[in-house]
Amino acid sequence: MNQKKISSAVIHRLPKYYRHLGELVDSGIQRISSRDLSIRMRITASQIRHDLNQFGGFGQQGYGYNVGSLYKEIEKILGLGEKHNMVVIGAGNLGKALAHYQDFKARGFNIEGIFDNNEKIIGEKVSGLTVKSIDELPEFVREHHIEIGTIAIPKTEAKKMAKVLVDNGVRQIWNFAHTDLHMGDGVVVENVNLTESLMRLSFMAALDKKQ
Amino acid sequence: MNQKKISSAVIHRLPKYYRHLGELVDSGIQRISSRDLSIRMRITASQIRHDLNQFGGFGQQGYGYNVGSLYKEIEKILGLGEKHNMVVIGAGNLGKALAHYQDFKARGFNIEGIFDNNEKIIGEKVSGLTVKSIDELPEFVREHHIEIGTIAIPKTEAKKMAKVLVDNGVRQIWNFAHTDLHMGDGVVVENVNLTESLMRLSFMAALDKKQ
DNA sequence: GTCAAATTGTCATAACTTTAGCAGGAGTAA
DNA sequence: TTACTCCTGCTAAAGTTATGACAATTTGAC
Repeated sequence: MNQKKISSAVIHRLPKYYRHLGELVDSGIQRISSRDLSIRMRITASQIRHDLNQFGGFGQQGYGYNVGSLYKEIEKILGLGEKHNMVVIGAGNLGKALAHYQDFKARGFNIEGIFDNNEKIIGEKVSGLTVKSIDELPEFVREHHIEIGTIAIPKTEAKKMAKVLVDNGVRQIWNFAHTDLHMGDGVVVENVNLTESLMRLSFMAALDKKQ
Repeated sequence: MNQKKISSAVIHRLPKYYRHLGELVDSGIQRISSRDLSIRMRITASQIRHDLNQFGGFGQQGYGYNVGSLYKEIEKILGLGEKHNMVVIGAGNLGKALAHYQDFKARGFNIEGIFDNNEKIIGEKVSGLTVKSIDELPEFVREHHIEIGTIAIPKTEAKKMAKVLVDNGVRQIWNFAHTDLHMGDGVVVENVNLTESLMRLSFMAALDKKQ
């Protein structure tokens, strides 16, 4: 347990490092200094070195960082080395949009099933998947080794469905419902609230106008 | 300019205060103390008092906060008092899902138009709107007093379209493309990157397993 | 092979954010 | 009216995160 605590600020930056390094890999660049990366990412070089050091000394004095191997290291750190099976709960517009998203698959996140409780939607095809009844969810989750449950339903049902997922072994909840889910220990939750995001934008604009 | 700088941590919590107060209003509760709200929101009472105080002394000693008036105050602070016109750039799955979202309208965010550059999609109906060609965007933005531009297209086109929006007077960009947009002064940007969100979830799960 | 330039990892410090504590005003009950 | 409790706004302390500085090491030019 020599794992330091990783701050949420660092957790937010990690995928950004990964994204920028991926772009560098794609453009054939093989080495980069914290300074050059800092210009690219618009954060300080000091912060980059500090952040990366929490996971290991990936750089070399006088040289910088090897883009390819740093990319691979961050991939490992983010848990992207293996495939992850997901389900989507809710086949409304958002659920369908998520199921269609090709980017997730490219990163190893496979959507294995999509579920809804609306009789009218059950049976529809969404991006190669057939919308299944919520009744089938518990068995499906266990049999398909689902790791991630995506909640794309109204908040009234969200807590209940999250519980069903967790009771059947899911340990990662990606929550789009307008309520903060707090599951027990050993379950991680990432809340995405689009309305709140839009309000933040509105607030920043209101603040900006004043100044 | 007696406006203090508002930290991004507070900006993140503001919509949550608004959401919880809305729920309290709906359930007919008329007063609440920072302590009771803290239990509900799972943050400290001290933080709530500290946060709210940056905008004004809304509470009353010995009484607490009046739910209805605090709700209204935060509504004003968030800039939700007036209607805001939006456009959505990109009528793919995500763009369509955003256009369908009823929640935004309920908060005063009206989607006035949706645009795409794909001939096959132009002319389709999405939630009462007809998908228009990107060519019509500049004029549309100016004529409909669009305040918010939503970017729901691949990153290759994102920067260009954001520029078109800003050149035509849009001052708020809600960006779903996988690139951080940095527009000039006077333009506020809220980046929403779903792939990064999913990676954070994956990372937290990987960390959780280790400990 | 030598030496200047480049660049990391780490430590100290500065900046920022959260939490705790409390004076004092307001509510409440008798 | 009084006495007691509640609860805010404020300030200070603690905790956290970001930045700056530099010794140590490697690179790369000549």
